[in-house]
Amino acid sequence: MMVADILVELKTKKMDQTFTYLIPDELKELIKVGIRVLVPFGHQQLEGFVLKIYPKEAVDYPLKPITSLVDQEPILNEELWAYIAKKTLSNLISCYQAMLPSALKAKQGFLVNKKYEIYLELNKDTDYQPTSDKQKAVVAFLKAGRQLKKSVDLISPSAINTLIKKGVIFEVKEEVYRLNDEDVKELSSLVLNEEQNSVIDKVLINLNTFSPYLLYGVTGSGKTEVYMQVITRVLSMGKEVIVLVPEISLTPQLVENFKKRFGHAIAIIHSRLSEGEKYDEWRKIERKEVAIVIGARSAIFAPFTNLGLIIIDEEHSQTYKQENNPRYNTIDLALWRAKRHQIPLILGSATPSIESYTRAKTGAYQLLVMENRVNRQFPQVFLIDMKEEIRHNHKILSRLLVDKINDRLLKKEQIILLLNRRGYSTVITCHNCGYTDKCPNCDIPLTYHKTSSMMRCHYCGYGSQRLEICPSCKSVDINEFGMGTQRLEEFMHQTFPSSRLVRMDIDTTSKKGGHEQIITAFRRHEFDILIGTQMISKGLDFPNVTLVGVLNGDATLNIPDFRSAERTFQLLNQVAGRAGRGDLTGEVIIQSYNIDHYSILKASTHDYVGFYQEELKIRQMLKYPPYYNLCLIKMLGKDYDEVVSEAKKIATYLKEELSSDNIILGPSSANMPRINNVFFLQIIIKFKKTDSIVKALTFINDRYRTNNKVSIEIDLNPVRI
DNA sequence: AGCACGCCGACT
DNA sequence: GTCGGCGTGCTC
Repeated sequence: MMVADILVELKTKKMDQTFTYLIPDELKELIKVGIRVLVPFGHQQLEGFVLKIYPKEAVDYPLKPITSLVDQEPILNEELWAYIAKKTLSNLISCYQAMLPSALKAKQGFLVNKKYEIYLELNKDTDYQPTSDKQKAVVAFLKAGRQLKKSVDLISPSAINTLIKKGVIFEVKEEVYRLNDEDVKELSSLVLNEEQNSVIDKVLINLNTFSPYLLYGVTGSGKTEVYMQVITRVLSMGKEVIVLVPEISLTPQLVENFKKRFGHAIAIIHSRLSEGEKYDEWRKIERKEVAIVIGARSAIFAPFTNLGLIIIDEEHSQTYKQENNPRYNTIDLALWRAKRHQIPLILGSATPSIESYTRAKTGAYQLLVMENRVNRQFPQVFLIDMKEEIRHNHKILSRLLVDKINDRLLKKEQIILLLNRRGYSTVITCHNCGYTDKCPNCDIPLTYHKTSSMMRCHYCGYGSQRLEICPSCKSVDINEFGMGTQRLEEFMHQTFPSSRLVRMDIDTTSKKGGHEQIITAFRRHEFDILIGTQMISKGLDFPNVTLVGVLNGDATLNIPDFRSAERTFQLLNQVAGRAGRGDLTGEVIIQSYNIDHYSILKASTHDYVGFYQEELKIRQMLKYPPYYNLCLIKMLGKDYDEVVSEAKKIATYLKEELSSDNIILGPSSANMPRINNVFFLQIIIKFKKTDSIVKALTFINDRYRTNNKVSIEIDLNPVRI
């Protein structure tokens, strides 16, 4: 007799254990590790996941038998979910669920997701003579050997039903997919430059070994073409490819290019697909009907069995980190799968994350460099000191930017204006000189807390009085200054009354297809000026745009996060890459209160390596990644005092348990100290060795699993604090 | 998550 | 004397 360990689908944190069930004789041959089953659990029938099969002798307590199977074949063939659980300290069930498209997750216990088309076929063993014209038509049609869908409404269902009843024809059900791409394969014969060829060659020699690469290629250096060349080779070996992009709706061009090159061998997975569509794309992968998957984060779970290559484009993007449980980092998982399949992983970016570039420098990744733009020049970048402009009463647009806008409007060329969301509303900035109050310990902007009227550091808890006079310029004009895109749009209308403006931000794109509509309209030159937030900076090609203005180049520096300089550099670099992608050369104007900051200076000279070196010094000085790892522990509960006292207990425990080379900060109030009457506190740990930390964290995790007043969330290596 | 078991207040 | 409040704990 055999038994099986089953991971039961219970939606509670408290459960993270398996239960053992008897395998009944009739299921003996069908049960496999990795399939889902139905089991009796208490008074209910629940879905579970088979983890292990072994002889009954090992168990000495009474067992219930497995009720039935949900799948015929294993649904997840890799133990990646166990790795996720280990890496993120989350429970097994949530990890295993994270890997499935939600349509496959346990609902009422049955699957309703396949879509069928019903075809009619002729039964050759009958000699029934059709009685009506309609019936005759149907039979004749089928006798001619043509395919007939039941859903065609030219034929009345009653005629068909009669024929079925008489046994003349029968129904054949066939699974169909909701999304079906027309084959747009079109082989382009592109001539590659030397850099591209050299990069491709380096990857091609290692197709059968675990080999992670960081492809650092400036914007416009032709990374997509490199990807496609390598993919072509991998496909020719009969292997499969996963391509990850930050957010598919922001990279329509990459998707288009892939469709053109590879036709319909591609499955595309993204968040805007319906559940049914996602399920179908998943099925295409399972059934080996596609060999390439393009998708956001979760596409790393694509159930390929003969994987040959993984590509992560824009590897520095924050979207690769899942922000709720399990808080996995897609790059970690990609490394795991690449290692398991002994294949290359290409991480591509024009602005690699500090961590990734460090790994490339230290040899963990092989560094591939593409420094030249294909057929074009870098745009010229002008840095404008807004402190100076304000003295001339130009608060929003600098004089140079106004001139250039007028010039482009005359020439019928297009303009993009980027307005970073001005600071966090709670960050206090001097209106006059741009000074922001920072924590002396963490170099992070202090956050204003209205309730206590205090400035606080969210990392270490440092507090000080709200500034009344700017220590830098003695101005009293210190405020939660903010100008949104909406106000800018108004201002632009007044200043350039004859120009056609369009605004793109969360408000204007939330409507159905708003995003694509605005982009298409702008590309067709229905508008002269596009005003938008960060979302316009990503992967869009507008040949006629020759001027990009960044209104608050330093705004993202004020976000209280140690990565704010890195983000600022990435954003500005990306934006600068927007100008002059066509035949016309572009110009970029960056306005800032803070033109001396290295992230802005280095972005203006397109100097990634220079930025990297500056940033690295600061990371080392202040003990941030890559020198130290970070862990964020959030404690939350409805009873504030309770949360505070538990948070203190946790901090004390950590200080006692961990050696002194670990730095424990807090508890301090979280970025959002209260959401929906739930209070949040946080502790940050800076550490070097993961093992002892994981041990302590696991202990805390287990302990609070049963505490229903205070719960904790652990984020190892958070991307945002 | 359900659902039982269990030990304290207001009711036919 | 009971009915029922939801706190605690178990489910192979």
